Amino acid sequence: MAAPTRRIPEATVARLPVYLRALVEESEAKATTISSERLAELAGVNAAKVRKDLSYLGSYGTRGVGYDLEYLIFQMSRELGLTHDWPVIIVGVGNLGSALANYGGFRDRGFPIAALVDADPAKVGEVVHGIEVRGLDALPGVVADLGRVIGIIATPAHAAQDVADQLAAAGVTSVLNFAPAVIAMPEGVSLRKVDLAVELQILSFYQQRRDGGPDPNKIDEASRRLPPPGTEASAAG
Amino acid sequence: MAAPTRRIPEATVARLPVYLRALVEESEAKATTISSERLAELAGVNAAKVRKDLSYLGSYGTRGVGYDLEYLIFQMSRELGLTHDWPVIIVGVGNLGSALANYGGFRDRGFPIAALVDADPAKVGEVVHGIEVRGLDALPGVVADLGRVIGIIATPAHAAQDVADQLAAAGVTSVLNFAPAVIAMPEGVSLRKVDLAVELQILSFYQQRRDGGPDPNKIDEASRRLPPPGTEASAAG
DNA sequence: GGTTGTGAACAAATTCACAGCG
DNA sequence: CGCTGTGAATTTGTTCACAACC
Repeated sequence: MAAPTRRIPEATVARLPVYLRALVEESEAKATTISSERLAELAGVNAAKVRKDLSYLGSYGTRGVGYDLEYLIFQMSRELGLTHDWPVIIVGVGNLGSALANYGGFRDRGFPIAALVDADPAKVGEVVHGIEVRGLDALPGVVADLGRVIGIIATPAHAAQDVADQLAAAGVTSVLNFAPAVIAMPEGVSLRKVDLAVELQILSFYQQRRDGGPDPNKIDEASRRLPPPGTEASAAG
Repeated sequence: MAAPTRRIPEATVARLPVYLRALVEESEAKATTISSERLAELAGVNAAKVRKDLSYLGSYGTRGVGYDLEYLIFQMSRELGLTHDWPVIIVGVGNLGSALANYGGFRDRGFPIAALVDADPAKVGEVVHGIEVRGLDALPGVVADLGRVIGIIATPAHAAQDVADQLAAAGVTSVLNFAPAVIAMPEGVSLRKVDLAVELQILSFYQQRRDGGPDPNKIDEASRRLPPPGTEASAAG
């Protein structure tokens, strides 16, 4: 019946958008074909990985020549579901939310901001990026109007799970979470997260390693102040 | 001589900040110990992974009891290099850059915005988030003043590599790139990237899969319009 | 009894290396 | 001859399952 849906590894899926961007750039630079080696260079990976990744999409290359740029761009866009725009709803119009609303990078890549929602009555009615902020209760109606959308959570951490639940209830099945909180979603909803502070903390780890690692002197000093596990711990009570 | 520096897997390092956040929350909720099971729940992973990850830091738990919260928080902070603040320099004070500057989440987690830099002379002198924007040429001096810093690239894609080079030249060895571009850095510089549009494109892929995958009809239709590889391709000349 | 810490089994992802084809 | 496509080898990451220990 249906074609035997190829199973594309997650790691590969995460790289496809990067390849696509590189392909489009190369195409704008008037090239018509591209080798795995060149694409690897543009995408910051190695050529074997490029070939393996592209092979999951199908055999779209030509041995001895490379990949036809236009053709590969089209196939990849189709595979990624980028042949049409995806409206985006941003929930939480604080610092980060309004910044994201104003950030042009979304619309440019086919993700127009279609609605802004905030729980704070004081924010409802405000106009950000030319869009009037609506209350949380408007979610179901907005989603019904727009159809397939992507929800962005840009609230404070404590509100994130509640917003996530409401997005799910309204029928949103793709969510990007910027709140610094782990949230749960029902089966069938894709969830990705971007945690800005976490990225900095990861950098901190490696920076510190280069600086000589955690200072061992501090271990001893600290062990004297903090109860190592197994020692009597609770004091208040 | 030096302690046999444990090698902590990358995947584990990326989860440590999430654990740490959960631990701090639990600690604020007045708990004194935590089990791997509970931590797993808060961090959105499974308990075996938590135990394996924590074991790379050392044997800080107590069998039959769990982990002492304060002690684990301290050890983890130390390992991550979070026992002191890391000043952050944001390069590129456009939409995204100024949003990041205003986003409180950085300072709160120990990453105060210490300087703003922009190549555009029109922006230099502007005050954003209480900080005066300086020219790109101020980088070396600023870095020298601040010592170990984290550089954030929030420029348009076309400027990203040049900015990266200037950060490296100024001695910055930890960089977070928000520009939608792949950039190269010399050995010894940690680079992480956050590409907002890429995240949306990944969500688009999975959404489309749920909607039934790429429409096979479109393949045929398209194949007639676009030259499959191997066919005569160049037309203009 | 309860929970950690960890070898061993398993799974995913990456890289190698070369046959196959244009 | 050049470059893709892909099995096989390797490395990295995850999960299992249980001995060790409090």
